[in-house]
Amino acid sequence: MPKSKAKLQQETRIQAQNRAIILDAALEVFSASGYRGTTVDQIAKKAGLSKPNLLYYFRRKEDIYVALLEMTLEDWLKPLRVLDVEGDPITELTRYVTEKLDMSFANPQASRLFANEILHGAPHVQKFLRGPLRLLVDEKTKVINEWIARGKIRPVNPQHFIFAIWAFTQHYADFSAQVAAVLGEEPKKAQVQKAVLDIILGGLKQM
Amino acid sequence: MPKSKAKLQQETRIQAQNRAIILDAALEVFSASGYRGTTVDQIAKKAGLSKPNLLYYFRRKEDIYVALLEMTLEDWLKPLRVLDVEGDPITELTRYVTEKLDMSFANPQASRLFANEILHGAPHVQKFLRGPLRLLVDEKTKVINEWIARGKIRPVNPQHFIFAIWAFTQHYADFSAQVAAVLGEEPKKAQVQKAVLDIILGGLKQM
DNA sequence: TCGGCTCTTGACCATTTGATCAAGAAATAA
DNA sequence: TTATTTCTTGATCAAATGGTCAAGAGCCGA
Repeated sequence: MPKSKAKLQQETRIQAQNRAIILDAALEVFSASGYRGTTVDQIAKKAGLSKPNLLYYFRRKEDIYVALLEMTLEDWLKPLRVLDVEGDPITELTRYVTEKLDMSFANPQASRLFANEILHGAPHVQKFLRGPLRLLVDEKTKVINEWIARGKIRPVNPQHFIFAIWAFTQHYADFSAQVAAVLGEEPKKAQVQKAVLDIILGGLKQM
Repeated sequence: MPKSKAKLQQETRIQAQNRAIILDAALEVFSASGYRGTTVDQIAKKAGLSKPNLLYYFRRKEDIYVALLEMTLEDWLKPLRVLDVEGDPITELTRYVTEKLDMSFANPQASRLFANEILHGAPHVQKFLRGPLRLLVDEKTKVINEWIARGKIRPVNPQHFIFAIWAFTQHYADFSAQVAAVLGEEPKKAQVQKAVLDIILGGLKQM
């Protein structure tokens, strides 16, 4: 029997540090140039490592990309998860929209990375979309329908209402080049927040 | 003096036909894979031409991409142009939203091409965004403000309201992979149209 | 301090890819 | 028909790019 050392290799200090540096650099480049538009050299340079050294930590370019995507997916679900049927709809949805918008402003690169992946047919995240995401949306669809049944908000199609929130809030990250060009300046978060909440929640009040 | 033939070369029948074939093929590939993800060979193969032959019609890969973008921009402005201050706001906006949504369903590839360009910082369309698009938005901002002043709709931020329309309607083309995964099936246009109009225009009615 | 493991890198490789060119085939105008 | 222009392509190129490798440098526990 071979001496099964089973080293289960726990991560070294240097490894943890360099992997973090690489992921940081890679997010910047991937989100700006897309997967195919990004070269390993660019990431290595931005990370301050040689290319072979970078490939010592992530054996393939795709591994970096997938690692980044997976980190993003986790955060993606979080704010929607806490939508509570027993809470006040406007309060609950205000919190959700505000959080999504905060994410767009705080980390537009992650939003663009994800957007780019979906735009190209979501080859790496099909499982996520058809699994956890769909389940969560189904669940929250029921929450919204319950609010409607209780007469707390005007009837809307819950799934498409969720799409509206996603589309509108992420617009400020994904299409920021267009937003800035049309407005003539970088939008101010407080102002955007007010406008977005007003537009998206304005139609929910019972008449 | 040189015999200045000044041939001003008008387009041949074969040229017109092949350029059209190339642009068709290129839209398909560029919208699916992005600029960097697309190879000239892929376009040539899809167009049924040899690579050197393709490059006889468009000397550089980038020329094809730019030609496609420019064709798209034209169509982009059209539906917004006709928003008429003298018309009924709900009627006018219903028409606009419906037309945008129709475009998303009829030609999602063009929408994705444009989305991809913006997502990557709009390197080729800065002039368009800061020029004609911004001017048009400014103009239509005034239209919406006038409707508000006349008490015909509830006050909303007009610029961000326009962003909401763009984001929401284009969502069904740009993020169709996500929409289909979450719904579990391809969405039906009529149903989407109803939901989108209801959600986006629902908040405009005066209380 | 020593031995083994981790980390780093210059050199290198195979493939992909945008683009060119010369020469022949096809269309077109005279 | 013939001369000229337009169209087509196999062969080829240089650069870019993802990835490998062997050898050396550095770190760390015993």
